[in-house]
Amino acid sequence: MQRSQIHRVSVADQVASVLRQQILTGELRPGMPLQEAPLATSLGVSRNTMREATRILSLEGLLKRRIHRGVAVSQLSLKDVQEIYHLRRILEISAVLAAKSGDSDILLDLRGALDGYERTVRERDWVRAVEFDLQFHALLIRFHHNRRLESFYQKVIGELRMGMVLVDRGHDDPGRLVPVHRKLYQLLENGKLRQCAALLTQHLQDSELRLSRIMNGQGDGQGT
Amino acid sequence: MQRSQIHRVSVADQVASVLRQQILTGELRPGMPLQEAPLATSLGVSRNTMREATRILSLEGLLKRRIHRGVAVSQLSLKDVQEIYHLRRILEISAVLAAKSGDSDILLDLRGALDGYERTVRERDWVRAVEFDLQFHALLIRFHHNRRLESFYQKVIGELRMGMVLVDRGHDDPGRLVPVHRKLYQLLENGKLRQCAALLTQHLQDSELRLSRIMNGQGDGQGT
DNA sequence: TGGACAACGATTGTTCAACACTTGACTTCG
DNA sequence: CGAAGTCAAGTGTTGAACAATCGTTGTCCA
Repeated sequence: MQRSQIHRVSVADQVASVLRQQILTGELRPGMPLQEAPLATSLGVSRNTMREATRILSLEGLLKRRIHRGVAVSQLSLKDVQEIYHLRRILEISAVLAAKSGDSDILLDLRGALDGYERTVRERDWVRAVEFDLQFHALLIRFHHNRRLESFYQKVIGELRMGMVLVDRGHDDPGRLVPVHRKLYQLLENGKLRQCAALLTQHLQDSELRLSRIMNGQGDGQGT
Repeated sequence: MQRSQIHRVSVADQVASVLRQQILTGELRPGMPLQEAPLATSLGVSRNTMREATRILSLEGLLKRRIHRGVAVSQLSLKDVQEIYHLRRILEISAVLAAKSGDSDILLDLRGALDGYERTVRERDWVRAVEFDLQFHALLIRFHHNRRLESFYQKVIGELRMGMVLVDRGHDDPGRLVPVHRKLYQLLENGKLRQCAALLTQHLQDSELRLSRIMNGQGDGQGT
């Protein structure tokens, strides 16, 4: 068993992981305030440990800490969405353009994510489908071969996913984007990087527009 | 007085700032292990608060935490330097290319950093000169108009500066780079973005090569 | 009636002391 | 000489306490 690995991380890290999961899945809604004492006891840890956990998550951007006013789940504003998509365009497009013929391993993983995407869409498993969608894009970043950039991208995507939680409650069909991703993959496979980058640009533009529209519709985007 | 501002940040944050400064100035050398209890008492805070501070810095990448073995000041490897300069090339070059005519305020700040750079070099104040040098590059990132990207860049530069601490002990002349920066500024001012990007590319390449050579010379680069 | 202001409860920020557990070094014994 | 056992030092975690602050409630006065 992997207990040695599990037990190797501190309790504070485990607590942070639990909360991170709950935030990213929308179980803890954006804007929701978290009280230290109740949360700590409910998870069976001390208040100090819980404070370390919230410290981690606030540095990751998932929680917002206001001194003497506690922490609350971060809330994405429209400006945040613009900023994040701007980042995605910079990072993903340059990643695609940096793809080399020696990156066949990444291509293989992309293929895997694409297959998973198509399969979960067929099975109407929207939650996991979104997961595969985001994984596909995260894999693109690997063309940069830069660990710091990958973890930064993951952090940014985490924030975005938190914002998308409000959205994907059957708001629109995630499967709609399968053909785009397949085309992106094929262009990459054939080394048509500039075409791929162009398609990716448009895809990201569309996604941003869609998300912005939805956020404009339900609940004003005032946060962060 | 700004006491209201100073007092508005938690003690843990203040402790983190103090340690961050000491790390960035080389007062705490890379690889140096830090013990919680002595450090806490020496700064007049409790162990818990010190733990929160080290948690902050370890998430920033300045400290390395190994479970049950405490924290130590991070150490840059040659691979880290490559990764960081790769990042700088991606981020700074695209920033320069994204400069608009409406960014005259940034241009003004760049001018200020450049002036400070030249002045401190004339005064042989190497420490502050390096500071202005890095500030100049950080200002370039502002052309992206993206706060997340700016803070990420700051974090990366922080890591780099930690590695440069070992170097700048009179190892070579920081003033050597003044003309390059001046040229970069002039090209930006005149809207010759592609030329500026080209010069910047070469400048970063040179810097990386120089730092790599020095790190190869003194002390093997095994870290992170 | 309405608004300034003081008292209060609740919650966070910080400290302190204790204990469990891990690690690395030292000792002991085969 | 090497392996197992022992031990001190240090980290991880807990629980309780106190100080500082915020939001609210209630009071008083114009």
